[in-house]
Amino acid sequence: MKLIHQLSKETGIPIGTIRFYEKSGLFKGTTKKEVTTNNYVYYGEEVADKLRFIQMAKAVGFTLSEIKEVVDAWYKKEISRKAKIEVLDKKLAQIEEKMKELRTVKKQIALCKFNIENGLD
Amino acid sequence: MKLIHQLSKETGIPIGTIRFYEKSGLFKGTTKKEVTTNNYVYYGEEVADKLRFIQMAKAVGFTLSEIKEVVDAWYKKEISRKAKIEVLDKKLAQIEEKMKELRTVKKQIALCKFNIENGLD
DNA sequence: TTGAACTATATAGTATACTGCATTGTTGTG
DNA sequence: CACAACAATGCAGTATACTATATAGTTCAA
Repeated sequence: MKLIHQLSKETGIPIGTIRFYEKSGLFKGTTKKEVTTNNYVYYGEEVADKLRFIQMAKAVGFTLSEIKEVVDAWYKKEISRKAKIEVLDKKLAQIEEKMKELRTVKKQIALCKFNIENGLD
Repeated sequence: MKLIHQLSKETGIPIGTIRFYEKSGLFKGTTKKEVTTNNYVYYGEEVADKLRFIQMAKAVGFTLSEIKEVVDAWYKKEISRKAKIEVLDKKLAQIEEKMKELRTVKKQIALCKFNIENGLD
């Protein structure tokens, strides 16, 4: 269990951003009830994992609210198994779509490069 | 050559967004100098192509300024061949990175789904 | 020739995702 | 025990990417 500064160093995500994500409901740290002198929040390794997941999902164009849907399906007890599977299947389909788009964009750029290299532009 | 309303219908991109993209320098329509009664702007098929490219690039997490770099390498005469290739190679590397991230995110979600289906959550 | 459907320009407002700052309190090292 | 380095809270500010509104002019079919 680590404090926010340590978590930030480990993941490369600024402290402000981590707090913003936490306030957005993407994860929750824990306070140690035996400590009464402060209200410092501790984060486990699963939070670091979640942050890395968030970073990657963002990099491929998912919004925070889309990411939150997945994270909720990941661990929220209030959501039914059926609803969770539904969300995850939807995300998997979106990922396939993104892979297709990524291949198309790649082809387009490769063609553009080919044209420039061969003076066809 | 079509007007903005037609272009919007064909691509599914709102007129306001098309104007915003044009102002951002992502493409340029043409005015017919023989027409003096108005200053309507016409768009060729290559603009529709560019819009479709923009949509896909956005969907996989590229920002408008990143997309603009590619679009400029695509057709700007002021940019040297060498600089263009450099930009395109950088983008191709970014695309590989995104593909890797997409596969990781997919694996993570598939594992999450497996756990839920098998009651391991 | 009137009215619906377009066109352009300009400006303001919104949503998302941060980012910075000020304040106040806590902890640990020399 | 001072003081740097950390922690929490709250709120203001910024960047990006739209989105809406207002105004004014143009086109075209009935």
